[in-house]
Amino acid sequence: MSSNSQALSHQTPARQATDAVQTLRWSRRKDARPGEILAAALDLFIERGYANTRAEDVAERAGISKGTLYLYFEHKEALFRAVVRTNIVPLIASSRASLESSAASSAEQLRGFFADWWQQFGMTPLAGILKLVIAETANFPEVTRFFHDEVIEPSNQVFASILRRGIERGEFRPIDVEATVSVFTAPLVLKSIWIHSVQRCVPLDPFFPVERFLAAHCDAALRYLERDSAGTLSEGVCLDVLIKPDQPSCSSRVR
Amino acid sequence: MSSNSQALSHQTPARQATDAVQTLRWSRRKDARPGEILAAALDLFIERGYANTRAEDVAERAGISKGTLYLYFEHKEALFRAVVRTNIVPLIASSRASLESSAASSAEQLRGFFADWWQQFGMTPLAGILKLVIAETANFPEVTRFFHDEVIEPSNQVFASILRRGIERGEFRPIDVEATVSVFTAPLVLKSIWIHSVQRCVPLDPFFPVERFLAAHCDAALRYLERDSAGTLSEGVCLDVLIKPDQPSCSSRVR
DNA sequence: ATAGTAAGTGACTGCCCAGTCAGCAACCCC
DNA sequence: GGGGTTGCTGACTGGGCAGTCACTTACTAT
Repeated sequence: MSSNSQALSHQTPARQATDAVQTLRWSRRKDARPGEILAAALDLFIERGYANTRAEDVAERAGISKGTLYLYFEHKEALFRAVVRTNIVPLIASSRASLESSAASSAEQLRGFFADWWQQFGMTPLAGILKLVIAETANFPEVTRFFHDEVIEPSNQVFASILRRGIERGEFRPIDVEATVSVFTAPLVLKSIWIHSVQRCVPLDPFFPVERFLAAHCDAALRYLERDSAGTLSEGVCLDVLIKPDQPSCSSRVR
Repeated sequence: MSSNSQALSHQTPARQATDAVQTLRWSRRKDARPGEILAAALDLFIERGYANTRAEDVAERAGISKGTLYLYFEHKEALFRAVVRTNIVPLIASSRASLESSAASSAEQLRGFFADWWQQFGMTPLAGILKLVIAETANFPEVTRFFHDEVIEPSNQVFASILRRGIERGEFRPIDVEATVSVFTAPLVLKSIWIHSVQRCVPLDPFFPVERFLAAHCDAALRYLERDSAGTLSEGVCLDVLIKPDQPSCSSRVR
């Protein structure tokens, strides 16, 4: 209130009053803020990437000022981590649920797995996080590690367990489980990444909708696993070496 | 040797002359510079990403000063574009060469295609460019478009033509060519990206070498294409709709 | 009412880095 | 050997942005 404090003052006393925007600006909503900030940050990070998103942009989209953002998150980096974590955690829970307990045929289980994966992940904005994590690997290796451990690996394990069950029950032929998981998750994973990168610049051929892709993918996986094919073209691999139901040699690994 | 000659004064009259470093610094090599700069930039962009690579870092690695860099490249952006272009162009040429002219069986051609792809691209630093382009899509959409048109699309065309030949000759069963290309390039493409992202943070299981992956991938593709499998698990797809030698119904669609 | 506290603000600071430019060093040619 | 040309240098500038903080406003407890 000292005399010269008015020098900078932008607040003519007559009009400081109850402007709707102003009211909304100053509203105190401690509980709601973090969620709103995270949502805003998710959108912007996916849209523009981490480096090109300014803290102020996030704040603006969340309807707050930059200062407030830093009330809730220590760094921009902390914000990034929180975005990844909070969006990923519920996914992990839901994925564990759909596992187990199914009495369906292994082929049906696999179809279900692919369908779920696409519906609950590939199609959704979460796929944007995947792309984001990959793009920012160099900046945030721990985030990548976290993502790998908490999302990728668990998902692969579900897939692998379906394969193992199928093999045990004689519904699938014995194959290299790890390699198969790697090969047949790739199309879905890459498609998810693609949507948030290349397809932004080169719109997908309208005559090649995702459905055709998904159908071919599912079909390819099941054909690869079916027991009674003649195998005229492919030679198969040295299964006694590659298949490892109980991982005999691996258990001795340290670290 | 001499005690104080090491002081900051770099210009003791006696020794100003033929200091090796100094000579190298000022050496005038107009022709060699661009290549050296591009090589340095390639390394750093792949290692740290575009945003985190400072012009000065590139200059330093190329053995020049920042000013010199800007003598050869207008912007940092121009440098990025040049890195992508110059590294990609020879690839295009070589890929066209290996096409055509082969009298091998279609299965052999496909095996060759996969092997070549991996050896000439996936395994090499070029895969780093792929990852880079994807990571920087938001910043450089034109580069992504360029990469798509000049690298991805042509490569897919080669794959597709092998498939079509195989189908025509009765070596492969009739399938949705586009979808198959998409599904079976994905594992290789994703693996390439993976090497430059996730695997930096989470080293690959030493008991799961790439070879196992490549074998399973190749095997899966050929099994998917073989003619005489019984098809007990997979139902196939409505081929009359999906395969499109001449796109009967699609041509009428608008948009 | 009113004092105290907690949420919110945005101008400001300091750092980083892309891009510049005046000058310097090598090379060339007479 | 000296003058002209060209390649090269690095200190400097300007802009952008992460993060801060003195201040403002809302709410609450008495």
